[in-house]
Amino acid sequence: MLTQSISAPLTIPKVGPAGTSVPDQFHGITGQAGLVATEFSYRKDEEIYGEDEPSEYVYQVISGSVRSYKLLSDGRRQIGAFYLPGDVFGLESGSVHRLTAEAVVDTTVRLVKRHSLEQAAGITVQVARSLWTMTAGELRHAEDHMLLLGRKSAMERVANFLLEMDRRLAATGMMALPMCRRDIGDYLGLTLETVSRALSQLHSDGVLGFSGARQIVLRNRQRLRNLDA
Amino acid sequence: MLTQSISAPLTIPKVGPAGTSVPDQFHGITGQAGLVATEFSYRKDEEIYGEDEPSEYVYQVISGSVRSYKLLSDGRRQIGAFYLPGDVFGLESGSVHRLTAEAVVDTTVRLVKRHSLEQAAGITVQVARSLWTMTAGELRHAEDHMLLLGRKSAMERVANFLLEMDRRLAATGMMALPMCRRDIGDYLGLTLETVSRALSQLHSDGVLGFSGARQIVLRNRQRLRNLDA
DNA sequence: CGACGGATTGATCGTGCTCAAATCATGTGG
DNA sequence: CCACATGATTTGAGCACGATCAATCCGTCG
Repeated sequence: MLTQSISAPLTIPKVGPAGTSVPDQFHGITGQAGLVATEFSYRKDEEIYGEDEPSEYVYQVISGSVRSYKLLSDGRRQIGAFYLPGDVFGLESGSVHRLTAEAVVDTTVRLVKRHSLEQAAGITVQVARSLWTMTAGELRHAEDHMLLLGRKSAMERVANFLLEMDRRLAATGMMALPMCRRDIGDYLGLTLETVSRALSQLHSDGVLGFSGARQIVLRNRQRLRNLDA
Repeated sequence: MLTQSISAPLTIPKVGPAGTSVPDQFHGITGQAGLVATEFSYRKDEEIYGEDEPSEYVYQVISGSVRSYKLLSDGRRQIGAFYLPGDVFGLESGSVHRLTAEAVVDTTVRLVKRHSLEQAAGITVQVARSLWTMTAGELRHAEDHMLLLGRKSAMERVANFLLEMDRRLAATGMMALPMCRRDIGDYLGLTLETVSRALSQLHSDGVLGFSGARQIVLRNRQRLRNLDA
């Protein structure tokens, strides 16, 4: 559902994809070249784009959150990243999307035509640099995540996840996770039961507190850091 | 050991990092702007650059091969990629290397100053585009590898590895792997014993033949593809 | 030929998965 | 406002895959 069509100057939270502190990436682009940005909303679980679909737009999360994943033919799923408010996603150097993106909860995004970005990159060096820097930020996250998936234990993965989310969406001590246990498991390469057991143990160890399964308070970040290899 | 210092036009194999078929990336850069390329050689297991070191050069493998990895404090290692002749590595958008690179065997590389590339990118749009495209190619490989590490079985991982190496270094049916079983394990998130057992099973199933542990002939690529989810 | 590092193979162990049931949270309609 | 339905989460029991520990085996290079 289309809601607006503006090119207003953007002032958006400042955390990059995966917590990369690239100071407001979208602004570095759209603000730059007076590009037309549009807002669009997706309902929970709605697909934003599919794997191998032509990449037509670049997106920024305004509210809600997005999961980006690959599927095997038998349904096994690997989530590559979660995108939270302020994060840019869907940027491709090639012509198609290499993962599927879905709204985790009801989500509003800002989007610009990919073609207009590339055009701007042909003119302004800063835009070209921004595109590269954003892709490099995603690569950094992927490299860290390969280490997690290939070599870390279940508890180390969950501790790492909590610290990542704490860094990226901690409002006032309280963390409101938008995603379910299955999403977390598919992000960490674990089953939802293993995620749940790890969280339960951290709870009984006093490392974190719950108020509802997705409202989490970290009570001992240092212990969590020690648990994350 | 420094061996030459030239800026000769490069004509090098055409497979990108991780098999991305970006038609000779280094040439698209050095050939472009008349940059000075230097050759350098490393002995087996010699470090080329370390994690968190300032990124001063961009490299292309001429002969040999390179592993790029992250370490945990207790020695667990995750290899993110192997670089084979023709592949470009060590390109960073930020100021430091995020993984360590080592020669797997005696290896010769061509290198150019990172700074001179960035300078060229400020002038030529094609160079800027090349830098982005190369980083995006690495990202694609990392995304595929996250799926492998997070969700595939040991046999699926090994089958995938064999097909990747077949694609990237198959001369005439015979594949000469430069790396040991431990390196393969650290790339696939497995132990060296599990890799060895999977290869032995593929051998007794007639999917592949050995002539020495690292000389492998694929006898049934289709079966291998079926084994790779 | 001998020595050494790499690879294979075997036996056992343990982490995380699977299958299953109980509990909790959330929203809906009476 | 409460009863219920539904989906998410937790918890339990048993199992399996891949890890670990250990003993050969093999190939390569002196």
